[in-house]
Amino acid sequence: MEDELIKFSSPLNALLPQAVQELCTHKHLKKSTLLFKTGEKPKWMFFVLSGEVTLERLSQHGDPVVLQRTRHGFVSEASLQSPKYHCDAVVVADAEIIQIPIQTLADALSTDPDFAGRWINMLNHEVKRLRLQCERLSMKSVKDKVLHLINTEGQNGKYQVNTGIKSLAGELGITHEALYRTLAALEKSKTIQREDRLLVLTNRQ
Amino acid sequence: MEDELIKFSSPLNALLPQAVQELCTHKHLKKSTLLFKTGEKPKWMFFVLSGEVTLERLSQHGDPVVLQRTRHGFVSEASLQSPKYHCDAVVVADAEIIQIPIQTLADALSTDPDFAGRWINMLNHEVKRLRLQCERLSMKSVKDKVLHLINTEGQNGKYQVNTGIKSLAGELGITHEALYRTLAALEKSKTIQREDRLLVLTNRQ
DNA sequence: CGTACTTTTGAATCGCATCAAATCTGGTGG
DNA sequence: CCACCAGATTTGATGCGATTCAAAAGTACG
Repeated sequence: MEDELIKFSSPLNALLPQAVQELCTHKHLKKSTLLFKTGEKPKWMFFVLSGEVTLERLSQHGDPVVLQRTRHGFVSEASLQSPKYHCDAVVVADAEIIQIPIQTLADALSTDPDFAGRWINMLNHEVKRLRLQCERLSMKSVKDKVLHLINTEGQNGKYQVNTGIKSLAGELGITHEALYRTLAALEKSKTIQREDRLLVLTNRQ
Repeated sequence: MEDELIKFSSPLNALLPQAVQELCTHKHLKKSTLLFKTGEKPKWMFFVLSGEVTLERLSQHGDPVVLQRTRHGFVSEASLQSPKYHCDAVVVADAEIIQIPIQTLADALSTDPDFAGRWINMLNHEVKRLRLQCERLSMKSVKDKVLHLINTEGQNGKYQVNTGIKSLAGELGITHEALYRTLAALEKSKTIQREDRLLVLTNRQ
Protein backbone atom coordinates (compact mmCIF):
# COMPACT_ATOMS: atom_id res chain seq x y z
CA MET A 1 0.00 0.00 0.00
CA GLU A 2 2.31 2.72 -1.25
CA ASP A 3 1.76 6.40 -0.57
CA GLU A 4 3.23 9.13 -2.69
CA LEU A 5 2.65 12.71 -3.64
CA ILE A 6 0.92 13.16 -6.95
CA LYS A 7 3.51 14.12 -9.51
CA PHE A 8 1.75 12.65 -12.49
CA SER A 9 -1.00 13.91 -14.68
CA SER A 10 -4.53 13.57 -13.32
CA PRO A 11 -7.89 15.25 -13.86
CA LEU A 12 -7.25 17.10 -10.63
CA ASN A 13 -4.33 19.07 -12.09
CA ALA A 14 -6.71 21.41 -13.84
CA LEU A 15 -9.07 21.65 -10.87
CA LEU A 16 -7.01 21.93 -7.68
CA PRO A 17 -4.65 24.81 -6.89
CA GLN A 18 -0.97 23.88 -6.78
CA ALA A 19 -0.80 24.35 -3.01
CA VAL A 20 -3.54 21.79 -2.48
CA GLN A 21 -2.09 19.33 -4.98
CA GLU A 22 1.17 19.28 -3.07
CA LEU A 23 -0.60 17.93 -0.01
CA CYS A 24 -2.45 15.19 -1.86
CA THR A 25 -1.33 11.58 -1.67
CA HIS A 26 -1.77 8.80 -4.13
CA LYS A 27 -2.87 5.40 -2.92
CA HIS A 28 -3.37 1.92 -4.30
CA LEU A 29 -6.12 0.32 -2.27
CA LYS A 30 -7.32 -3.25 -2.23
CA LYS A 31 -10.90 -4.37 -2.58
CA SER A 32 -12.88 -4.24 0.69
CA THR A 33 -10.84 -1.38 2.13
CA LEU A 34 -12.96 1.16 3.99
CA LEU A 35 -12.12 4.76 3.11
CA PHE A 36 -14.33 6.02 5.91
CA LYS A 37 -17.24 5.01 8.07
CA THR A 38 -20.55 6.62 8.98
CA GLY A 39 -20.18 9.04 11.85
CA GLU A 40 -16.45 9.68 11.50
CA LYS A 41 -15.16 13.23 11.30
CA PRO A 42 -14.16 14.00 7.69
CA LYS A 43 -10.41 14.41 7.33
CA TRP A 44 -9.97 13.52 3.68
CA MET A 45 -11.75 13.86 0.42
CA PHE A 46 -11.13 11.13 -2.14
CA PHE A 47 -10.86 11.11 -5.90
CA VAL A 48 -11.07 7.76 -7.67
CA LEU A 49 -8.71 7.38 -10.65
CA SER A 50 -9.41 3.72 -11.37
CA GLY A 51 -11.09 0.76 -9.76
CA GLU A 52 -14.34 1.43 -7.96
CA VAL A 53 -15.63 2.92 -4.74
CA THR A 54 -19.16 2.87 -3.44
CA LEU A 55 -20.91 4.95 -0.84
CA GLU A 56 -23.21 2.72 1.15
CA ARG A 57 -25.75 2.97 3.91
CA LEU A 58 -27.57 0.28 5.76
CA SER A 59 -31.28 0.23 5.08
CA GLN A 60 -33.82 -0.32 7.83
CA HIS A 61 -33.66 -4.02 7.05
CA GLY A 62 -29.89 -4.05 7.34
CA ASP A 63 -29.18 -4.50 3.64
CA PRO A 64 -26.48 -2.27 2.25
CA VAL A 65 -27.75 0.15 -0.38
CA VAL A 66 -25.43 1.77 -2.86
CA LEU A 67 -25.80 5.55 -2.80
CA GLN A 68 -23.05 6.25 -5.29
CA ARG A 69 -20.75 4.17 -7.42
CA THR A 70 -17.62 5.96 -8.52
CA ARG A 71 -15.20 4.62 -11.06
CA HIS A 72 -13.72 8.00 -11.84
CA GLY A 73 -14.47 11.08 -9.80
CA PHE A 74 -14.97 12.47 -6.31
CA VAL A 75 -16.36 10.59 -3.40
CA SER A 76 -18.08 12.44 -0.57
CA GLU A 77 -18.16 16.01 -1.89
CA ALA A 78 -21.01 16.50 0.53
CA SER A 79 -18.74 15.93 3.50
CA LEU A 80 -16.95 19.22 2.85
CA GLN A 81 -18.83 21.19 5.48
CA SER A 82 -20.35 18.21 7.22
CA PRO A 83 -19.19 17.46 10.77
CA LYS A 84 -19.34 13.74 10.01
CA TYR A 85 -19.72 11.29 7.15
CA HIS A 86 -23.27 10.17 6.47
CA CYS A 87 -22.36 6.88 4.84
CA ASP A 88 -19.58 4.31 4.41
CA ALA A 89 -17.09 4.44 1.55
CA VAL A 90 -15.98 0.98 0.40
CA VAL A 91 -13.41 0.03 -2.21
CA VAL A 92 -15.25 -2.65 -4.22
CA ALA A 93 -12.56 -3.11 -6.88
CA ASP A 94 -8.82 -2.55 -6.41
CA ALA A 95 -8.46 1.17 -6.88
CA GLU A 96 -6.10 4.05 -7.43
CA ILE A 97 -7.21 6.93 -5.26
CA ILE A 98 -6.04 10.47 -4.61
CA GLN A 99 -6.49 11.59 -1.04
CA ILE A 100 -7.02 15.31 -0.39
CA PRO A 101 -6.83 16.90 3.06
CA ILE A 102 -10.28 18.33 3.55
CA GLN A 103 -9.31 21.31 5.71
CA THR A 104 -6.76 22.50 3.15
CA LEU A 105 -9.37 22.09 0.46
CA ALA A 106 -11.94 24.09 2.40
CA ASP A 107 -9.42 26.87 3.03
CA ALA A 108 -8.48 27.03 -0.65
CA LEU A 109 -12.12 27.22 -1.68
CA SER A 110 -12.71 30.23 0.54
CA THR A 111 -9.61 32.13 -0.56
CA ASP A 112 -9.28 31.24 -4.25
CA PRO A 113 -12.29 32.47 -6.28
CA ASP A 114 -11.17 30.79 -9.49
CA PHE A 115 -10.90 27.49 -7.72
CA ALA A 116 -14.33 27.96 -6.15
CA GLY A 117 -15.76 28.55 -9.62
CA ARG A 118 -14.23 25.35 -10.94
CA TRP A 119 -15.52 23.49 -7.89
CA ILE A 120 -19.05 24.77 -8.48
CA ASN A 121 -18.82 23.62 -12.07
CA MET A 122 -17.79 20.16 -10.90
CA LEU A 123 -20.72 19.99 -8.47
CA ASN A 124 -23.12 21.04 -11.22
CA HIS A 125 -21.97 18.11 -13.32
CA GLU A 126 -22.45 15.79 -10.37
CA VAL A 127 -26.01 17.05 -9.93
CA LYS A 128 -26.72 16.41 -13.60
CA ARG A 129 -25.24 12.92 -13.39
CA LEU A 130 -27.32 12.05 -10.36
CA ARG A 131 -30.49 13.25 -12.07
CA LEU A 132 -29.70 10.90 -14.94
CA GLN A 133 -29.24 8.04 -12.51
CA CYS A 134 -32.63 8.82 -10.97
CA GLU A 135 -34.17 8.83 -14.41
CA ARG A 136 -32.61 5.44 -15.11
CA LEU A 137 -33.73 3.93 -11.82
CA SER A 138 -37.28 5.11 -12.52
CA MET A 139 -37.48 2.96 -15.62
CA LYS A 140 -39.58 -0.13 -15.21
CA SER A 141 -37.90 -2.59 -17.55
CA VAL A 142 -34.34 -3.84 -17.43
CA LYS A 143 -34.08 -3.35 -21.18
CA ASP A 144 -34.90 0.37 -20.88
CA LYS A 145 -32.36 0.78 -18.10
CA VAL A 146 -29.58 -0.81 -20.13
CA LEU A 147 -30.31 1.24 -23.23
CA HIS A 148 -30.54 4.41 -21.17
CA LEU A 149 -27.21 3.57 -19.58
CA ILE A 150 -25.48 3.16 -22.91
CA ASN A 151 -27.10 6.34 -24.24
CA THR A 152 -26.27 8.56 -21.29
CA GLU A 153 -23.13 7.16 -19.69
CA GLY A 154 -21.58 5.70 -22.82
CA GLN A 155 -19.85 7.48 -25.67
CA ASN A 156 -20.93 7.07 -29.27
CA GLY A 157 -23.22 4.24 -28.30
CA LYS A 158 -20.42 2.37 -26.54
CA TYR A 159 -20.45 1.71 -22.84
CA GLN A 160 -17.42 0.32 -21.06
CA VAL A 161 -18.24 -2.17 -18.31
CA ASN A 162 -15.34 -1.70 -15.96
CA THR A 163 -16.25 -3.62 -12.92
CA GLY A 164 -18.24 -6.60 -14.04
CA ILE A 165 -21.87 -7.26 -14.80
CA LYS A 166 -22.74 -8.13 -11.23
CA SER A 167 -21.58 -4.77 -10.02
CA LEU A 168 -23.40 -3.01 -12.84
CA ALA A 169 -26.60 -4.81 -11.94
CA GLY A 170 -26.45 -3.31 -8.46
CA GLU A 171 -25.99 0.13 -9.94
CA LEU A 172 -29.09 -0.34 -12.07
CA GLY A 173 -31.09 -1.57 -9.12
CA ILE A 174 -31.67 -5.07 -10.51
CA THR A 175 -30.37 -8.59 -9.92
CA HIS A 176 -27.40 -9.87 -11.88
CA GLU A 177 -29.51 -12.71 -13.30
CA ALA A 178 -31.98 -10.25 -14.80
CA LEU A 179 -29.14 -8.24 -16.32
CA TYR A 180 -27.41 -11.31 -17.78
CA ARG A 181 -30.65 -12.44 -19.35
CA THR A 182 -31.49 -9.03 -20.75
CA LEU A 183 -28.02 -8.56 -22.22
CA ALA A 184 -28.30 -11.95 -23.89
CA ALA A 185 -31.75 -11.05 -25.26
CA LEU A 186 -30.58 -7.65 -26.53
CA GLU A 187 -27.67 -9.30 -28.27
CA LYS A 188 -29.89 -11.96 -29.77
CA SER A 189 -32.25 -9.31 -31.14
CA LYS A 190 -29.23 -7.47 -32.55
CA THR A 191 -29.97 -4.35 -30.50
CA ILE A 192 -26.52 -4.39 -28.97
CA GLN A 193 -23.25 -6.23 -29.49
CA ARG A 194 -20.85 -7.29 -26.79
CA GLU A 195 -17.13 -6.87 -27.33
CA ASP A 196 -15.05 -7.93 -24.38
CA ARG A 197 -16.08 -5.41 -21.71
CA LEU A 198 -17.91 -3.16 -24.13
CA LEU A 199 -21.63 -2.83 -24.77
CA VAL A 200 -22.08 -1.44 -28.27
CA LEU A 201 -25.38 -0.14 -29.58
CA THR A 202 -26.14 -1.59 -33.00
CA ASN A 203 -26.87 1.19 -35.48
CA ARG A 204 -30.45 1.22 -36.67
CA GLN A 205 -32.54 3.79 -38.50
CA MET B 1 -49.63 36.94 -12.69
CA GLU B 2 -47.96 39.72 -10.75
CA ASP B 3 -44.26 40.48 -10.85
CA GLU B 4 -42.50 42.29 -8.08
CA LEU B 5 -39.10 42.73 -6.55
CA ILE B 6 -38.55 40.63 -3.47
CA LYS B 7 -38.89 42.83 -0.43
CA PHE B 8 -40.03 40.15 1.92
CA SER B 9 -38.24 37.53 3.89
CA SER B 10 -37.18 34.40 2.02
CA PRO B 11 -34.57 31.68 2.38
CA LEU B 12 -32.61 33.51 -0.30
CA ASN B 13 -31.97 36.52 1.93
CA ALA B 14 -29.24 34.63 3.73
CA LEU B 15 -27.79 33.14 0.55
CA LEU B 16 -27.80 35.80 -2.17
CA PRO B 17 -25.81 39.05 -1.99
CA GLN B 18 -27.92 42.19 -1.73
CA ALA B 19 -27.00 43.26 -5.27
CA VAL B 20 -28.39 40.05 -6.72
CA GLN B 21 -31.51 40.10 -4.57
CA GLU B 22 -32.41 43.51 -5.94
CA LEU B 23 -32.64 42.08 -9.44
CA CYS B 24 -34.81 39.13 -8.48
CA THR B 25 -38.51 39.07 -9.21
CA HIS B 26 -41.29 37.29 -7.41
CA LYS B 27 -43.91 35.44 -9.42
CA HIS B 28 -47.14 33.59 -8.80
CA LEU B 29 -47.41 30.94 -11.48
CA LYS B 30 -50.31 28.67 -12.38
CA LYS B 31 -50.16 24.94 -12.76
CA SER B 32 -48.92 23.79 -16.21
CA THR B 33 -46.77 26.88 -16.78
CA LEU B 34 -43.42 26.09 -18.39
CA LEU B 35 -40.48 27.83 -16.71
CA PHE B 36 -38.18 26.76 -19.50
CA LYS B 37 -37.82 24.15 -22.22
CA THR B 38 -35.05 21.79 -23.28
CA GLY B 39 -32.54 23.49 -25.53
CA GLU B 40 -33.29 27.08 -24.53
CA LYS B 41 -30.47 29.36 -23.47
CA PRO B 42 -30.57 29.81 -19.67
CA LYS B 43 -31.53 33.36 -18.71
CA TRP B 44 -33.03 32.74 -15.27
CA MET B 45 -32.54 30.55 -12.30
CA PHE B 46 -35.63 29.76 -10.26
CA PHE B 47 -36.26 29.24 -6.58
CA VAL B 48 -39.52 27.63 -5.53
CA LEU B 49 -41.11 29.09 -2.38
CA SER B 50 -44.36 27.13 -2.51
CA GLY B 51 -46.29 24.96 -4.89
CA GLU B 52 -44.31 22.51 -6.97
CA VAL B 53 -42.05 22.44 -10.00
CA THR B 54 -40.68 19.39 -11.78
CA LEU B 55 -37.78 18.92 -14.14
CA GLU B 56 -38.82 16.50 -16.85
CA ARG B 57 -37.38 14.81 -19.87
CA LEU B 58 -39.06 12.66 -22.46
CA SER B 59 -37.88 9.08 -22.45
CA GLN B 60 -37.18 7.15 -25.63
CA HIS B 61 -40.76 5.95 -25.54
CA GLY B 62 -42.12 9.46 -25.17
CA ASP B 63 -43.19 9.14 -21.55
CA PRO B 64 -42.22 12.09 -19.38
CA VAL B 65 -39.78 11.15 -16.64
CA VAL B 66 -39.44 13.30 -13.55
CA LEU B 67 -35.80 14.15 -12.87
CA GLN B 68 -36.42 16.44 -9.94
CA ARG B 69 -39.42 17.54 -7.95
CA THR B 70 -38.99 20.77 -6.06
CA ARG B 71 -41.44 22.07 -3.51
CA HIS B 72 -38.95 24.36 -1.85
CA GLY B 73 -35.55 25.08 -3.34
CA PHE B 74 -33.63 25.78 -6.52
CA VAL B 75 -34.51 24.49 -9.91
CA SER B 76 -31.82 24.07 -12.55
CA GLU B 77 -28.67 24.80 -10.57
CA ALA B 78 -26.86 22.82 -13.23
CA SER B 79 -27.76 25.37 -15.88
CA LEU B 80 -25.41 27.93 -14.35
CA GLN B 81 -22.60 27.39 -16.83
CA SER B 82 -24.60 25.37 -19.30
CA PRO B 83 -25.22 26.88 -22.73
CA LYS B 84 -28.72 25.41 -22.73
CA TYR B 85 -31.24 23.68 -20.49
CA HIS B 86 -31.13 19.88 -20.57
CA CYS B 87 -34.73 19.35 -19.48
CA ASP B 88 -38.13 21.04 -19.16
CA ALA B 89 -39.29 22.81 -16.00
CA VAL B 90 -43.02 22.53 -15.39
CA VAL B 91 -45.14 24.08 -12.66
CA VAL B 92 -47.27 21.15 -11.50
CA ALA B 93 -48.97 22.95 -8.62
CA ASP B 94 -49.68 26.69 -8.44
CA ALA B 95 -46.42 28.11 -7.20
CA GLU B 96 -44.64 31.11 -5.76
CA ILE B 97 -41.31 31.45 -7.48
CA ILE B 98 -38.34 33.77 -7.26
CA GLN B 99 -36.65 34.43 -10.56
CA ILE B 100 -32.93 35.24 -10.55
CA PRO B 101 -31.03 36.63 -13.55
CA ILE B 102 -28.44 33.98 -14.25
CA GLN B 103 -25.72 36.26 -15.58
CA THR B 104 -25.85 38.46 -12.49
CA LEU B 105 -25.71 35.37 -10.36
CA ALA B 106 -22.68 34.03 -12.20
CA ASP B 107 -20.88 37.35 -11.87
CA ALA B 108 -21.59 37.50 -8.15
CA LEU B 109 -20.30 33.96 -7.64
CA SER B 110 -16.98 34.83 -9.24
CA THR B 111 -16.46 38.04 -7.29
CA ASP B 112 -17.92 37.26 -3.86
CA PRO B 113 -16.05 34.43 -2.10
CA ASP B 114 -18.49 34.25 0.81
CA PHE B 115 -21.38 33.86 -1.57
CA ALA B 116 -19.52 31.16 -3.50
CA GLY B 117 -19.01 29.27 -0.26
CA ARG B 118 -22.69 29.41 0.57
CA TRP B 119 -23.52 28.30 -2.97
CA ILE B 120 -21.20 25.29 -2.68
CA ASN B 121 -22.90 24.36 0.56
CA MET B 122 -26.28 24.50 -1.17
CA LEU B 123 -25.04 22.28 -4.00
CA ASN B 124 -23.67 19.77 -1.49
CA HIS B 125 -27.10 19.44 0.05
CA GLU B 126 -28.59 18.89 -3.37
CA VAL B 127 -26.08 16.12 -4.05
CA LYS B 128 -26.99 14.47 -0.76
CA ARG B 129 -30.68 14.72 -1.56
CA LEU B 130 -30.24 13.18 -4.99
CA ARG B 131 -28.26 10.28 -3.54
CA LEU B 132 -31.15 9.63 -1.18
CA GLN B 133 -33.55 9.61 -4.10
CA CYS B 134 -31.34 7.09 -5.89
CA GLU B 135 -31.32 4.96 -2.76
CA ARG B 136 -35.11 5.08 -2.66
CA LEU B 137 -35.53 4.27 -6.33
CA SER B 138 -33.26 1.25 -5.92
CA MET B 139 -35.63 -0.32 -3.43
CA LYS B 140 -37.62 -3.20 -4.80
CA SER B 141 -40.86 -2.97 -2.87
CA VAL B 142 -43.29 -0.09 -2.72
CA LYS B 143 -43.52 -0.52 1.03
CA ASP B 144 -39.78 0.03 1.47
CA LYS B 145 -39.91 3.10 -0.74
CA VAL B 146 -42.71 4.67 1.26
CA LEU B 147 -41.07 4.00 4.62
CA HIS B 148 -37.76 5.31 3.32
CA LEU B 149 -39.50 8.43 2.07
CA ILE B 150 -41.05 9.14 5.45
CA ASN B 151 -37.77 8.45 7.22
CA THR B 152 -35.57 10.60 5.01
CA GLU B 153 -37.77 13.36 3.60
CA GLY B 154 -40.18 13.61 6.49
CA GLN B 155 -39.64 15.17 9.90
CA ASN B 156 -40.14 13.19 13.10
CA GLY B 157 -41.73 10.37 11.18
CA LYS B 158 -44.23 12.70 9.51
CA TYR B 159 -44.26 13.28 5.78
CA GLN B 160 -46.39 15.97 4.21
CA VAL B 161 -47.94 14.98 0.89
CA ASN B 162 -48.32 18.33 -0.80
CA THR B 163 -49.30 17.50 -4.30
CA GLY B 164 -51.40 14.39 -4.20
CA ILE B 165 -50.71 10.71 -4.18
CA LYS B 166 -50.61 10.39 -7.94
CA SER B 167 -47.81 12.88 -8.18
CA LEU B 168 -45.94 11.20 -5.34
CA ALA B 169 -46.21 7.86 -7.09
CA GLY B 170 -44.39 9.30 -10.07
CA GLU B 171 -41.63 10.54 -7.79
CA LEU B 172 -41.22 7.07 -6.33
CA GLY B 173 -41.14 5.47 -9.75
CA ILE B 174 -44.32 3.45 -9.28
CA THR B 175 -47.94 3.55 -10.46
CA HIS B 176 -50.54 5.39 -8.42
CA GLU B 177 -52.56 2.20 -8.00
CA ALA B 178 -49.61 0.45 -6.36
CA LEU B 179 -49.09 3.39 -4.03
CA TYR B 180 -52.77 3.62 -3.04
CA ARG B 181 -52.84 -0.09 -2.27
CA THR B 182 -49.61 0.00 -0.28
CA LEU B 183 -50.71 3.01 1.77
CA ALA B 184 -53.96 1.25 2.57
CA ALA B 185 -52.07 -1.90 3.57
CA LEU B 186 -49.59 0.03 5.73
CA GLU B 187 -52.46 1.77 7.48
CA LYS B 188 -54.29 -1.50 8.00
CA SER B 189 -51.20 -3.09 9.56
CA LYS B 190 -50.85 0.01 11.77
CA THR B 191 -47.40 0.82 10.38
CA ILE B 192 -48.51 4.30 9.42
CA GLN B 193 -51.48 6.57 10.00
CA ARG B 194 -52.93 9.01 7.52
CA GLU B 195 -54.03 12.44 8.70
CA ASP B 196 -55.32 14.62 5.93
CA ARG B 197 -52.24 15.10 3.75
CA LEU B 198 -49.85 13.67 6.31
CA LEU B 199 -48.25 10.23 6.46
CA VAL B 200 -47.34 9.50 10.06
CA LEU B 201 -45.12 6.63 11.10
CA THR B 202 -46.68 4.70 13.96
CA ASN B 203 -44.31 4.34 16.89
CA ARG B 204 -43.20 0.78 17.53
CA GLN B 205 -40.52 -0.76 19.66
C1' DC C 1 -75.51 19.93 -12.42
C1' DG C 2 -72.07 18.45 -15.21
C1' DT C 3 -67.17 17.88 -16.12
C1' DA C 4 -62.56 16.72 -14.94
C1' DC C 5 -59.72 14.73 -11.88
C1' DT C 6 -58.59 11.95 -7.93
C1' DT C 7 -59.27 8.00 -5.18
C1' DT C 8 -60.35 3.33 -4.75
C1' DT C 9 -61.09 -1.50 -5.79
C1' DG C 10 -60.98 -5.59 -8.95
C1' DA C 11 -58.98 -9.03 -12.05
C1' DA C 12 -55.59 -10.71 -15.27
C1' DT C 13 -51.02 -10.71 -16.76
C1' DC C 14 -46.11 -10.31 -16.89
C1' DG C 15 -41.48 -9.23 -15.64
C1' DC C 16 -38.39 -9.67 -12.28
C1' DA C 17 -36.80 -11.65 -7.80
C1' DT C 18 -35.70 -15.67 -5.79
C1' DC C 19 -33.72 -20.05 -5.18
C1' DA C 20 -31.02 -23.63 -7.32
C1' DA C 21 -27.57 -25.57 -9.81
C1' DA C 22 -24.41 -26.24 -13.58
C1' DT C 23 -20.47 -24.41 -16.07
C1' DC C 24 -16.73 -21.33 -16.79
C1' DT C 25 -12.78 -18.49 -15.35
C1' DG C 26 -8.70 -16.73 -13.20
C1' DG C 27 -5.66 -17.13 -9.69
C1' DT C 28 -3.06 -19.90 -5.96
C1' DG C 29 -0.35 -23.24 -3.99
C1' DG C 30 1.60 -27.74 -4.22
C1' DC D 1 2.02 -27.84 -14.77
C1' DC D 2 -1.91 -29.44 -12.55
C1' DA D 3 -5.42 -29.55 -8.79
C1' DC D 4 -8.16 -26.77 -6.50
C1' DC D 5 -10.97 -22.97 -5.05
C1' DA D 6 -13.53 -18.57 -5.16
C1' DG D 7 -16.00 -15.86 -7.82
C1' DA D 8 -18.31 -14.82 -12.20
C1' DT D 9 -21.40 -16.39 -15.70
C1' DT D 10 -25.29 -18.76 -17.33
C1' DT D 11 -29.63 -21.34 -17.46
C1' DG D 12 -33.86 -23.20 -15.27
C1' DA D 13 -38.16 -23.25 -12.45
C1' DT D 14 -41.30 -20.99 -9.44
C1' DG D 15 -43.82 -17.36 -7.13
C1' DC D 16 -44.75 -12.76 -5.92
C1' DG D 17 -45.54 -8.06 -6.52
C1' DA D 18 -46.31 -4.54 -9.49
C1' DT D 19 -48.22 -3.21 -13.96
C1' DT D 20 -51.98 -2.93 -16.77
C1' DC D 21 -56.62 -2.39 -17.98
C1' DA D 22 -61.11 -1.51 -16.29
C1' DA D 23 -64.58 0.60 -13.79
C1' DA D 24 -66.90 2.60 -9.85
C1' DA D 25 -67.18 6.05 -6.36
C1' DG D 26 -65.70 10.35 -4.44
C1' DT D 27 -64.41 15.37 -4.83
C1' DA D 28 -63.57 20.09 -6.55
C1' DC D 29 -65.00 23.58 -9.42
C1' DG D 30 -67.33 26.52 -12.72
